[in-house]
Amino acid sequence: MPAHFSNRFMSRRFLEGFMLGIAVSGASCLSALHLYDRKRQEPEPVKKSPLEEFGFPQSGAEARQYISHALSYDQGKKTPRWVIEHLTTEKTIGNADRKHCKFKPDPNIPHIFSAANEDYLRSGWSRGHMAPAGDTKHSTEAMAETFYLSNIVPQNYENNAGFWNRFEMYCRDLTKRFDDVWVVSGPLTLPVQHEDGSKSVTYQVIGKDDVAVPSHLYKVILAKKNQSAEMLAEGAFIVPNVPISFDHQLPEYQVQVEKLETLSGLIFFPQVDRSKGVKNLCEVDTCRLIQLEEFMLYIAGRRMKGARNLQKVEKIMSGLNEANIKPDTYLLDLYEQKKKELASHETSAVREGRRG
DNA sequence: CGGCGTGGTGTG
DNA sequence: CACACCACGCCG
Repeated sequence: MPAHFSNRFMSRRFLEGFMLGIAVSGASCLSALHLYDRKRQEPEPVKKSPLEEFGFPQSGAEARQYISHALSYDQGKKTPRWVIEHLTTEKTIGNADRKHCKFKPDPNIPHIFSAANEDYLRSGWSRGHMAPAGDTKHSTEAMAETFYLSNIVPQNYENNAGFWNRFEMYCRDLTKRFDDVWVVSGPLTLPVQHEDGSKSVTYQVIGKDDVAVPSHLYKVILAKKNQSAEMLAEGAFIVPNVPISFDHQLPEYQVQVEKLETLSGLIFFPQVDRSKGVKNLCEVDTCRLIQLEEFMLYIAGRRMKGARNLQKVEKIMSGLNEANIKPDTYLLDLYEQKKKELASHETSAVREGRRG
């Protein structure tokens, strides 16, 4: 009898398998052996080569899922590499308030790979959302998640409050004309060409965690109409991370999706069949960002809603006047409404003997 | 909408 | 003591 046979035959595991086979099924010795064989297959020890004894490095490129967005995090740059969100009109409506939110490290990111608020503060760069907070008005939890630093990149202040802000407004506006809108956003660190023709990638890093400052930001928009014949429209945009004034418009920054894919190393919307007539977003829609005057009126409207005394209300109106901007009917409506509201508060405060 | 800051108050 | 929180202020 060969040694290996006797070892297997007399092993404790075999006897257990044998007895179990008899007891449970009352089956023959043959089926008991079969049962034993099936059990033996899985724990068969896999011998690891010295090369893989402690495993191979992991890319960290897996996607993380949140309530209203998903992202892939770049552990080296301490920023997201892409963030995707699905937009509808309903999601942009609600009472979630960014004033109750705080930027903080994403609890799901290992500490050593995470950025910190201190990295950004007084760095000269603002904390720019990729998935915008304004896209999650429907849920305070979803909005809180957009304030995780895993969704944030160092962004030029004026760019963030200006061009990028207008861009995000346009994305939200798209939901009025399309049934579904998907937006992928992220940072880029693009090469620059030197005078001698050579190219290199250099980027600033900020804070003790060396958070990478992107040279550009991108967005890829996919918009779908469901009416009768389904219609898909797509647009890709690369925006330099510098101040961009109001006389610049979105089409200036449009690029072929393939171009952005080459630069970013990503494939966007891989399930979309582009040979099946996907439209150019800027040909089937406006790609028009709001102008300075509209922007100022919008800001005035937001401030008007939040005003807590008549002095603030008047200051908003005089500010517009100084800028030579005539209030539209919407703002005038808000103005009258606010004056009434504050007047009644004032009288009730006096009546109750309070003062303010 | 997008950011930046302050001071006062409550908690372990 | 540090901190979280909030109410409030500023800007584009």
